[in-house]
Amino acid sequence: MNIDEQVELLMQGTEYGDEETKKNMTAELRQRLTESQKEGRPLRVYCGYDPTSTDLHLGHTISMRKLRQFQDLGHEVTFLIGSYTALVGDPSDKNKARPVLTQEQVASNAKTYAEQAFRVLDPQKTIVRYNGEWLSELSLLDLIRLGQNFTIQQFLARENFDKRLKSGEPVYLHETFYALMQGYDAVAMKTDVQIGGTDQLFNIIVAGRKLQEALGQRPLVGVICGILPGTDGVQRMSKSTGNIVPINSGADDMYGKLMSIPDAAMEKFMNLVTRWSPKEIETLLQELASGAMHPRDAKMKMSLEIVSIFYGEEQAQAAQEAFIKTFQKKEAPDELPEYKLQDGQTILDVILATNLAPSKAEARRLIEQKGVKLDGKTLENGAIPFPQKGVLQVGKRKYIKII
RNA sequence: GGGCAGUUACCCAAGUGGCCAAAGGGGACUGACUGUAAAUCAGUUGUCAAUAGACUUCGGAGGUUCGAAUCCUUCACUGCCCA
Repeated sequence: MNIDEQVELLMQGTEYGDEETKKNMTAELRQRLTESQKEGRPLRVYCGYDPTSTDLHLGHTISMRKLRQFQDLGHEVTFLIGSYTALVGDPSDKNKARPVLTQEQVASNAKTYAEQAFRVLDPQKTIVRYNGEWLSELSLLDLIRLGQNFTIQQFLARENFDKRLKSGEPVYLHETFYALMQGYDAVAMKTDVQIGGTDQLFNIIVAGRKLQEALGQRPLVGVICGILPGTDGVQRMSKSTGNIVPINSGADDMYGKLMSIPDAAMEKFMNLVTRWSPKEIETLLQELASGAMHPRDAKMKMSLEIVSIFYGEEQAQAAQEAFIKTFQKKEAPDELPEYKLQDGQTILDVILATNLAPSKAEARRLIEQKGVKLDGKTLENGAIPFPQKGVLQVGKRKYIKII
């Protein structure tokens, strides 16, 4: 791959919110790649992850995909675990205080995090580090010195602080430290390239670069990945919004969730999570626009590709077939969770016991709304004893086999 | 530290003594239509109970009252202004 192609690939799916910044970063990246090639020195690339939760979803993997691209081009990739920053809580995407994690929680979260990350990254070529390594060494004086490089105004101008300020929500002093800590990570690792989402723009482009410069290093290149929308296609994918595509919930589930995203969001998913090149995506989008390809088929292709990344070709194929059977031919899936019927249970009892509804009132409502079927027959009354064994369907996508 | 305002269900937000399980919007869920898409239409959205109804909920605790989300006291939290 020549430098131009490399730049195109690495800048795929990036978003800077500002053309000028994008141009500058692109130019700097090209510069670095050229130098790296000439000197035979791989670039030091990193992305940080705060191990605040254990369930990774597709949104988390965007930056990992990007790391992988650098990895494949022979650069040195560090998977940085924000063991220390996790204690502060990034103000970038939250409006509620995060619980303080214990050392044990951080350690165990970090472990599952890394496991899931290695479905995308090459474990052989990945360096794993913890930022507690250097952040815990900083003294108060050090922190103050770091703070001398920034003005309050710079922070106030930052969109998410500004927004909270205007709407009367609290902005805590410690939240400003987060950017300093992250910036210091870049310094401590003598970073050439840092990867992050658009919510990290400030931390990376402002904090990281500035601190490196102040401490006599060459400022890093920020590769800012676009934000992946959730299954609703609009809002950012996040656990609290409830629109995530989890990585660990199985190939069938992932395939199904991907098929349910709105068409309009497909392009983002292609750009951000598939292994496809910019050219391949371009071609596909053109076929889509010209009507040569049905949007559903494009989405199936995309879902197959994404599931393959995490579960391999074979399982992805199986997931696709299961999907066709269940949803396009409307047959019950082959493999279902099973539930053993107990004596004297009513239909309502069974729905509740199998967690298909959170309460009896909810179960009753679903029945009234004709959302409950047994072997394809709509059930009308939930209070009667469960009629016979069979496949119970609640809503569009919840099935369970009653034995 | 002083003054003022606020805290309502998943979120935003109305409600200022009984007609309040609490308007409206968003979200979510169900059904119709579809491509498990979007858009649209109809409905549901505290818990328990077959129904009648009962119980729990308007930041926490206590009080006034036949009756409190609404009034009083106190505690906690947040914002604004002043220092």
